[in-house]
Amino acid sequence: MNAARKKPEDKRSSPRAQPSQGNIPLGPLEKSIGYALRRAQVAVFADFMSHIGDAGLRPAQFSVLLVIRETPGLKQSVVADALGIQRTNFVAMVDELQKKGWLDRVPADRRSYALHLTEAGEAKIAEALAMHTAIERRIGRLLGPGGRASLLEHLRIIATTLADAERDDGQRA
Amino acid sequence: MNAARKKPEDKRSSPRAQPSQGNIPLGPLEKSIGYALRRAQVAVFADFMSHIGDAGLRPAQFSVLLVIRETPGLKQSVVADALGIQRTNFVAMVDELQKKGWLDRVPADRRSYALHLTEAGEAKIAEALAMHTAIERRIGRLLGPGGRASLLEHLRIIATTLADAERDDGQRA
DNA sequence: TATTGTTATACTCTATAACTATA
DNA sequence: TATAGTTATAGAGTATAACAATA
Repeated sequence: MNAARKKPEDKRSSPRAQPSQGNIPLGPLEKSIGYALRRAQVAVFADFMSHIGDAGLRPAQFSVLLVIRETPGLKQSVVADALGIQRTNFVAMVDELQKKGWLDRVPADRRSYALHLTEAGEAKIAEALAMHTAIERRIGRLLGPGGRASLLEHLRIIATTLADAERDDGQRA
Repeated sequence: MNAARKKPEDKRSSPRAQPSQGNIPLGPLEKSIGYALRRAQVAVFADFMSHIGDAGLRPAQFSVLLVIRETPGLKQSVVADALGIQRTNFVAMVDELQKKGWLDRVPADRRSYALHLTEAGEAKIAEALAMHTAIERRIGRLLGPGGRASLLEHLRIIATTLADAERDDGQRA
């Protein structure tokens, strides 16, 4: 996912890219929700990176700062759990955000930390959120007024229903 | 993405998981198309892995076999490009599928290969496709008749429009 | 005893640079 | 000169196991 990196190669000297390769049929993939979800998600994240990534802020980090901004003082494990990140992988993320000066670990008791944004973190997330809002509005224009709400609802249904099913499978096993 | 792996820990001895942690508000993330896309995509891939992953077939590999089944004899780089995979990363994928006996490299000229499914590959993809179809139908039931088609169209618009914008950015740079 | 944070580790996915052989 | 496949490498993301300190 690094659409922000330079693209030094931009030859495309010939008008058509490939010989005899108009559009390769993807078969059942073309009607697959899973595949369409992946392609759309990749595109949106690349778009995010090209607009916000220059600030050194990746999507996952953006989500962390937003949650802490919404509720300052949350414990590491609570933030990680809310975002579906394992606490073991969350350690390095907080380390990095702290090293960048956007976030502080404030001791809550002697084994846990309360997470708070620094002033720099508040400024950074405000700036990133403004660009994120612009991106979302652009998507809204693409899909039409009801389209965006409809899409959000469909995605919510899929995420919650399938995630619950996974959890049930785990319990049954 | 490894939902198929065992889940040995299933304690949940206490009725509620966390103290004072009902539902953490995610703020603007709750209305974010990008975040909703990610959560839905993760859920669908986990669902895929829990049903098809036991066969040792991951989503990306599934997509490769499907494309080759649809059009046997395609070159490596054409398949990779059609799926948005860089040809440099595609080499190991083909190696692995070939090692599993699902796919063959047939020399086309002296620098390129035509990809074909083996008999075992045909059987494997037929089996996986049946399960994939069942998964897709389940999503169809979740979203209602028009919902699934609407979702597919929205995802297609997002993927194509944003991907094109990225390409234009690259050209302008 | 259960929770919290942590380290170590490994595997997948993705990205770039550079190379060989061939068209 | 451009294309096809390849290798090497690096950075993210995500998964599990095991541990110390604390509640």
